Order: sequence, then structure tokens, then C-alpha cells
Amino acid sequence: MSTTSGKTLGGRRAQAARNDEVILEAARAVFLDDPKAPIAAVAERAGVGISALYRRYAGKEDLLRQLCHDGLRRYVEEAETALAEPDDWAAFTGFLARVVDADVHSLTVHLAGTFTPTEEMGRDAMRAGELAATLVDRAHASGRLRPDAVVHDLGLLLEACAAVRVPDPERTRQLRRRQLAVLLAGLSSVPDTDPLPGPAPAAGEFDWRWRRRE
Amino acid sequence: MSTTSGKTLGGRRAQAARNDEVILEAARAVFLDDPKAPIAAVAERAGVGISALYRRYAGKEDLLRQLCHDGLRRYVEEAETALAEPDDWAAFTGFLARVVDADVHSLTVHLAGTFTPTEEMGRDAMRAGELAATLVDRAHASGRLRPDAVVHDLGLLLEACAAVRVPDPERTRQLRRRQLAVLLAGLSSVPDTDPLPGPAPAAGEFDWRWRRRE
DNA sequence: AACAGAGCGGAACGATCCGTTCCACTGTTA
DNA sequence: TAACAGTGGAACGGATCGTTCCGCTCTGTT
Repeated sequence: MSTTSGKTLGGRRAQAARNDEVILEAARAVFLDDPKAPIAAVAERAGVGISALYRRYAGKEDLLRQLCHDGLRRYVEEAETALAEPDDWAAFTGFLARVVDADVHSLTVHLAGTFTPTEEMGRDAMRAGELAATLVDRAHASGRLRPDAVVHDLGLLLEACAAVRVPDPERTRQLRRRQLAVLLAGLSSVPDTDPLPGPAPAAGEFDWRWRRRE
Repeated sequence: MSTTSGKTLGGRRAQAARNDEVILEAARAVFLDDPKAPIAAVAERAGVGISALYRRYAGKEDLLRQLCHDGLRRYVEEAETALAEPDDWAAFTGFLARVVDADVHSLTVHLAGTFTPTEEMGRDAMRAGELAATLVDRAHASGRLRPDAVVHDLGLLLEACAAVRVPDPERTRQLRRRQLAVLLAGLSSVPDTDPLPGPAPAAGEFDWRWRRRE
């Protein structure tokens, strides 16, 4: 069931390979929820020991850096996908919707400062900025973006969406979509009669901060 | 220069009375910036010793509770002021602008959960909700608020504005005003041609998270 | 003039948390 | 069967923070 150089790995090797994924997934989930979470929380969520983490990453900073870099790459990737869309306005809104859904903002901006960035990250960040600028330019060209909106308004917009956070992840996604719709309507130069995406925020959905921590 | 029961206090007593204010101000500034800041940071910012704090509050929780309650009262106060404004839409927008400027949201919602609330706070919070509902109703009556907007959209809106945060406080206020303008335009049912307020966000204003902490 | 104590500064303490290391153990590979 | 990659988790050391405590100063009173 196992070979030295073959592709099919059994037993321990397969488990280890699977752990690579499991750990990254757990880290994403945990640090998305709380950028300052202890590393033990990642191990627990992944269902592995702490050693399994330290075998793969030199330390917490290493893990954070990789996570953030992944988010940055995702951002660039989504931007490039958007640029392939012929409709300028649809490219713009579609890009934002995907970035908001994937919570890329929390993975990048909110994790920044917790590690020393690599040069490659600097390059990727610059490229991300250029792509965003292109998308905004095209949105302006479409005539649907209000003329006084600038590239860095995207920063405000993404921050606003990332700030929406309720205990249930799926509900969080819905509320962020609603927030995004309001913001896009506000940034639009033509009246937008589409109804806000639903269900509207309700009483009790925001009191969770007031409730006792357990 | 001093009397036992007179209003004019000199020397030590006056200093103590002044410290009441100084400490509250420092606490507001510090916890607004970081809800989990150590209590020593408040003392340092106020320029007093830790004893001066513990003489006035039973503990950190006590201080946080008072701070939060003050914020809640401010919210109610601004809402009542707004209700005195005859123009329904102006009452709505004016209220939000004042609440955003005073950063009431950071003082209330972001501090919640760090202490056990009093019953009076519960009552005030309920009253705050009622007043907000009234303001939204009146905004709807004015015809300028899009019909599918609900009271609790205010929660999203305030969270979005509070999430805007750059090192310089005055700049933060400007950017929040811009964010608020976009959101209000998005929530408005009539096309709003007013230009977005304030210097637009610029390159470099959001990289501060990437820069090295010192 | 002397005293009692309010008010205060800040060191010290104890609890908690967290990143990292270390070691014993297990199943796999050669 | 011998070596070892991979792992779980206890243990360590450092840092942080809320709170207490002690000695000092200045004030209002006797």
C-alpha cells in the first residue's frame, strides 16, 4: 500500500500529508475568528498535537505569514478573474462580493503587523494594489461608479464588511452581503432600485456581545 | 482658600476633584483605542498613580461599566436631541453623524461583554432601541429612507463606521464621515448628488498595520 | 503646634496565559 | 528487527496584568 517514490501513500505518510491540509484549514478558521488566538487553539481545532504544528512551521509567526500570504494570493487571483469579465461594473462588484465572501480582508489586513513580511509579499501587495486600481478605473469607465470614489475607498468598504460579525458564519456572510449592497448603492452614480439582499438584520442578532461569555 | 463645606476647594481636595475628570477622560481615550488595554495604561495616560484609580473604582470591571454606561447615556441623549429636530431626514442623519463623531459605538458595543451589566443599563439599552426605532420610522415617513431598510441596519452602519481607524484621530473622524456618507447614500431612496466629504482616502493611509510595531 | 487621615505613587505579588521545547511512544520503512 | 519520521502532550520560562500594600505628603482639625 506504500512506495518510496510513488504517489499513493499509506499509513503514516498519508496521515501526515492530510494533516498539512487539516492544520492550514484549522489555522485559517481560528485566526479568522481571532487574530490573536493562541497557537494551541489551532492544534485543538485541527485535532492534532502541538508537535504536528511545529514540525511544519518554525513558529507562530511563520504560520501567520503563510496564512496572510495565501490571503494575498487569493486577492490577486480574484482580481485577475474579475479582469476577465467583460462587463466593467459586473467585474467590479463580482470581485468585491467574492473577496468579502472569502473574508480575504481578515486574512490579510487584520493579520498584518503580527509578523515581519517577506519581500515577495511586498511585491504581491503592490500587484494587488495595481489590479484593484485597474478594476476601479474600469468601474469609472462604465459610468456606474460615482466620479469622486477612489481606489482606497475599497479599503473602507472591505473594512466595513469585515467588521460585520455574528456567531453564525453563514449569517455573517449574509449580513456582509447586505452591507456590501448598501455600500455599492452608495458608491453608485445611478439610482439602484434592487432590494437589499435579505434577511434583514433582526433584534437579538447583535446582542451577543452583551451576553455572558462562558 | 478652603472650607469644609464650601464649594471652593483648594489644595489636595481640588486636585482630587480634578483627577476624577482626568481619569475618566484618560480611560475613555485608552479604552476607545483598545478595549483590552491594561489599567496601568489609563493611569499613565492620566498622569496619576494606580492608587488614584483604585480609590475611585472597585476594579477594572467597575470602570469599564461606568464608561460603557456613559456611552449609552450619550446615545440616548443624542437620540432625544435628534427627535427635537423637525425635519425627519435631518434628524436621522444628524443623529448618526453625532454618534459616529463621538465614537459612541466603540464605547458601548465594543466594551460589552467585559463586565456584568447592571439592570439600569438594561433599561437604558432598551430605551436606546426604542428611540432608534422612532428615528428610523420618521426617516421612513420622510420618504428618503429606502423602504427595505430596518432599524437594525443601524447596527451594521455604526459598526462599519467604527471599524474605520487610522492612527490620527482627526483623520479617523474625516474618514468615518466619508464612510457614513456612502452608507447613507446607499440607504437613501432618492439619488443623492452631494459629493463625498473630506479628503479621499489616499495611498499609505492604510499601510500602518503593515509597518513594524515599535 | 501637632496630629489623624485622605489621597497618592509605585513597587511587589500572584494568577494567568502563551510560545516553545522536550521526551516518550507508535507505527512504518528498509 | 533496527532506525526513524511523525506525533501527543506535559513542562518550562517569560511576559502580562489586575490587585494589594506600604510609605510618603499634604491638609484640615484640634
